[in-house]
Amino acid sequence: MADALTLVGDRWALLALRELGFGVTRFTDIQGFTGAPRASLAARLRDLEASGLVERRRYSEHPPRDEYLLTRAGQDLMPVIGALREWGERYATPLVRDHGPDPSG
Amino acid sequence: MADALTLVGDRWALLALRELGFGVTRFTDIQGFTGAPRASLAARLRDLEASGLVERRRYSEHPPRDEYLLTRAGQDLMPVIGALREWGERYATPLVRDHGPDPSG
DNA sequence: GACGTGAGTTCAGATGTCGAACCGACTCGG
DNA sequence: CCGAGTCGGTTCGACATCTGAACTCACGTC
Repeated sequence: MADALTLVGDRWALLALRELGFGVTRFTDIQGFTGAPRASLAARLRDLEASGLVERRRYSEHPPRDEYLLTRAGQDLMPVIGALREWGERYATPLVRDHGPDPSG
Repeated sequence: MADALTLVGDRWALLALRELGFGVTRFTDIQGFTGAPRASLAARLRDLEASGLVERRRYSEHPPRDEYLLTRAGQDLMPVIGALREWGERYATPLVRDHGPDPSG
């Protein structure tokens, strides 16, 4: 569990993974949909790549352009992310609406 | 999803919730099992209480002593945490062993 | 050349984390 | 009574990380 959280115990990483699971692959799209600051997203994607959850693939040489794809390990995290989303819809959204905590990382 | 992560998108919060799910209720025990720094744990527990995932209950007046219990919303997060644990055992532990990223929070 | 896009990088300030020390409210035994 | 110990935190300074805004690079298009 602690190992899992070492890799994905981070808001932006999980949100990025969710977008990748939807089939989004471009940096700007992931960034736009998640709202992550660009530096944070770049760092998280690098971590996820280093961790083997995500692979980076060149889709254009001129100009050089990369896209991001889930590995097997990344794909197998999707049911967890789906479950978290469902829980969130049921509980977290109402709780945040009412009187959630300050947005904290 | 983003709302869910506002509440639980934090390593120590998730680890604390896992212990609460096991039935651990005392501050010192949660802290010991999770390895969270005391100040971080205190802050996370306060957030979780404010968010309605955890409730605090006085179990001793002299000296004043509180324990922490999961609410319904907190309990319904346990399957998600369980799924994350299973994923972690299958993928994260080997990945971290091989060449995971720097431990980042 | 000017302009626009995508994919980042940089940076100063803000915020968070952490280890170690500390503190309060006790209880217990000498 | 006093000292030692437990529990449940709090405090603080040093350090780490995050963030918004600006910037840069490598192009392609007009």
